[in-house]
Order: sequence, then C-alpha cells, then structure tokens
Amino acid sequence: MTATDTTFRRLCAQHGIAVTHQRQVLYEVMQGMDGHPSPEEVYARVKREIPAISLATVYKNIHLFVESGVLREVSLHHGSQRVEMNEAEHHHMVCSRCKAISDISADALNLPEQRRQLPGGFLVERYSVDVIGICLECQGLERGASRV
Amino acid sequence: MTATDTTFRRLCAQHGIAVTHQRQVLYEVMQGMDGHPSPEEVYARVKREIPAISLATVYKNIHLFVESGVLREVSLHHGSQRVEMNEAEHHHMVCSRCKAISDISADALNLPEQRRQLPGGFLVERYSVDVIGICLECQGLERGASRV
DNA sequence: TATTGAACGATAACTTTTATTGTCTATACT
DNA sequence: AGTATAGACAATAAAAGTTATCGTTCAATA
Repeated sequence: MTATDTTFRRLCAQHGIAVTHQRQVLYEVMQGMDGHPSPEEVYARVKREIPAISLATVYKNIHLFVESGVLREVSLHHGSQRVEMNEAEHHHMVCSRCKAISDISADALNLPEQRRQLPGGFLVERYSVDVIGICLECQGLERGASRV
Repeated sequence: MTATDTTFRRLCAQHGIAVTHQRQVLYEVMQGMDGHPSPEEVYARVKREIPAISLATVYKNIHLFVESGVLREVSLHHGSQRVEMNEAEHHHMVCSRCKAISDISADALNLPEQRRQLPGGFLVERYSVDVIGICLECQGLERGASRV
C-alpha cells in the first residue's frame, strides 16, 4: 500500500464515496499532472495505466471529485459563452450550488490598487473577481425542509 | 434614425466593422437584455425581430463584437472543463490574446480582507480572481515582426 | 448605379458532455 | 469466507454547444 493509496482511501472515507481501482488510478494520475488539464487530457493520460477505461468514467469521476470536494474546477461557469450586458465596472457573485451569476459593483468589493505588472512579465489589463459562495435562495433550501 | 441607431453606427465606424441590419438589431436586442445571456438566448430573442436570422449569424457577430471590444464576455475560459491541480491558495492570470491560464499565488495579489456577507445576503466562501492581461509571449509577438 | 468583397442563411460537421444499457465489482451482511 | 445487491464500469448513442462550408444576397465605395 503506497502513501497516495492511503491518502486516497482516507479521502474517499471522508467524503463517503466508494474506492474503486479506476478512481484510485484517476486520482493518482491527476495528482501528477500540472496546470489545468481538461477531461480529455486526463483521459489520454489515464488510458496509459488502464487502457480499457472509458471516457465516460473519467467524466463521471471528475464530477464526483468536484462535487465531493476532493478536486476543484478552474471556473464555475464554463458551460457556454455568456456576454456581459452590465456596462458599469463590476464583478460577479457565483453560487457554488446553483451556479447562478449575479453582478456586484466594483465599489462594494473595495479591491486594492491593481498591479500593472505581475510575475512572469504579465501585463495587467483588468481584474475580474468571482466571489464564490451560496446565494440566498440556496441558503433557504439548505435550512428549509428536505426536498422530496 | 433612432439614438441607438446612431450609437451603433458610430461604434461600427470606430471598430471598422460594416453596419448590417442583422448586426444593428442584434446589438439593440442585446442592449435590452439583462444578466448574462447565452448565444442561444440571444438567438431566441432576436428571432422575434428577424425570424429568418440564422444561429450562425448570431454566433459570428457575438464573436465579432467581443473581438472588436463592442461587447465583453463573462469568462475567458468557458471552453471545456478544467480542473485545478495546484493545491496552494492561488488565483489566475488569463491572457486575453491566447487564453492561456497561469497560476499566481494569493500573496502576490495582496487582496483585501474578504467580506463574509455581500449584497443580497450572498454568503461568501472564497474569492477567485482572474487577472486579465497579456502574457509575455503575446507581448513579444505584438512588438516583434508581423506574422506571415 | 455597378462592382466586389463581405455578410447572410442553411446546414453539415465537429467538440464537449451527458444519458442509456447491460455487465461487472466493491461493499455489506451472513 | 461466500453471497446478495447497490453502485460502478465500458460501450455507445444522443444531446448541447460551436464552428465550418457554400451558394446567395447585401453594404461600401468608386
């Protein structure tokens, strides 16, 4: 039993999900990847370990990992393109439960002075802040009676 | 000639794009929409004004508007899902030209104290900051010789 | 007003993601 | 340990979102 093996089993126990061979390999392979891999990239990489694995399994388990908090996704609103109709300077509040996006004025967030230059010589144009949290409606559902 | 009509013609002149009936109606319809409409939603709405319009036209012109700066998109990385492999607390630098995403530590941005509660009773879990700008490579391309 | 390159509509194709279905396996319970 | 069963798996079809192709029509400008 390796170290990551134990870690993964503990993670699964914590989040109440079953330990399977596919999930374990998936987790370990992803741990070894840098950057921000897409499901396809993960699939290509994990296929080297389990050639018979299905793309659907990769998708389902990435979802499961994200839902259960084992993993995080880069952006909560990557489904389809959305355009900005609010012309005022603003940022976004994104509900982590229902994914709803609402605007919040830049003032209400009082951000610090923006750097013009960042590590790696990155030239700053603007900041775009997503405040991740739970919207009022989803808070209500959480407190309220259980759904049928 | 209406007010928005004139506005739109000026915008097109500024950005060097042709004025067509479809683009004009598209622009006006979108101005009248709230929130963060998707291309499909825009299509449904604009179809009421121009029943014969094609979905492809909507997509092409939303792209054009975004590229030319007439319109902004909510998120620069909505293509496919991406998962986070960096476990440290960090944010992102997103190149507006090549869309590359790189990590930047939370310290390097020195964000203000996070509010726990925001307008509308939104309960904050965390902030996720995208710094939009131009990466070093794209700066080089810009300065350097013109491409073939 | 005639010319011409760009934009349009129709639709096929492509990419990404989800759903379905029959088989298999991990887990719980003897 | 042996078995029942809920859940996970692979294969694949289908849905959703987006882009490309191509013949026709229109806007810019001479």
